[in-house]
Amino acid sequence: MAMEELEELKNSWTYQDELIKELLDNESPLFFTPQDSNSTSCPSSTDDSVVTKSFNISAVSSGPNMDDIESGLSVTSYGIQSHDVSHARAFGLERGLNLMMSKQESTHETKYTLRIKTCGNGMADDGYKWRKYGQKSIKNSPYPRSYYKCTNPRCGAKKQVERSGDEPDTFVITYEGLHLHFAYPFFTLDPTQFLEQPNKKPKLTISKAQNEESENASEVDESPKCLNLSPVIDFEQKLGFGEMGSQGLLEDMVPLMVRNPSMKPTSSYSSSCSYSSPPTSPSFSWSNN
DNA sequence: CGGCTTTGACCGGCGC
DNA sequence: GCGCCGGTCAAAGCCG
Repeated sequence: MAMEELEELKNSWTYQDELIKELLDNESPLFFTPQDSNSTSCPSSTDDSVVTKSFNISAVSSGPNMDDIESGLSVTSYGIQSHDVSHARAFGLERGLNLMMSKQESTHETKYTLRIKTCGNGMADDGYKWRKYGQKSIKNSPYPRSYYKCTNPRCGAKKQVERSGDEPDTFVITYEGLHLHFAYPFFTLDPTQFLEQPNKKPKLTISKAQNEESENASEVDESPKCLNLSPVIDFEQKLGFGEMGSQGLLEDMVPLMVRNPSMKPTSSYSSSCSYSSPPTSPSFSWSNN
């Protein structure tokens, strides 16, 4: 992809970019910063000298933030390697567009390769719940590669996790596909296009997905004080998604606690956050031999 | 018992 | 055509 196209993309999607910023910037009123959380940093980050930068709560709950990516990770797009955050963001937007409009350009794939040094006991997480579906030993590498899919039925995101051969304490995580449910609110497409979005998994029927949505909704109803949906609803209404209901939008990818700093992560993290990962995150569950 | 991981089989792409 | 390799599938086993 030519850089001019990137610039054009960045310029033409300023509104979506603003929304991305809302999600990624610590200043966003919708998200609280690690300082606000006061108890959620990586427990071993202070005694582990090799930590490049451990994921803070925003990374744990909504994916790595741009600071993390900028400081310790690289973004690769088929040969294009860049530490330019705005480019990474633009790639993300582009990826979302590619997913949403895959009928137009199905062959242009973009992958994101993150190199992350282990965080003490290996605990790290990108905030999504993944299901491992395979593991293969890789030629010329002493370490196997694990394959994960996002468990969200509306999301076809995948990732591969493997140890770096020359840096055993470094994990190489290759994300393939932006979390589609993450991208929903950012694109003002005709709502009928969502009915045709190609990435839904065939194993789950629509009714099942709707069941899950209603389960999520009941979760919200049962614990109203852990959630403040008004900004999200406002987003949807502004973007014209009001008639779509609340299905699968921002609340899918932002764990409930993120949107309410008053929550106590230790007491409600595992029980109320449908997209928090268990303590034994599959991403980094390998033993250290 | 349901959800998840493990792991060998299977399949397709690619190079020789 | 054949073999290698990476990605996916699915049955079996594990675990809470």
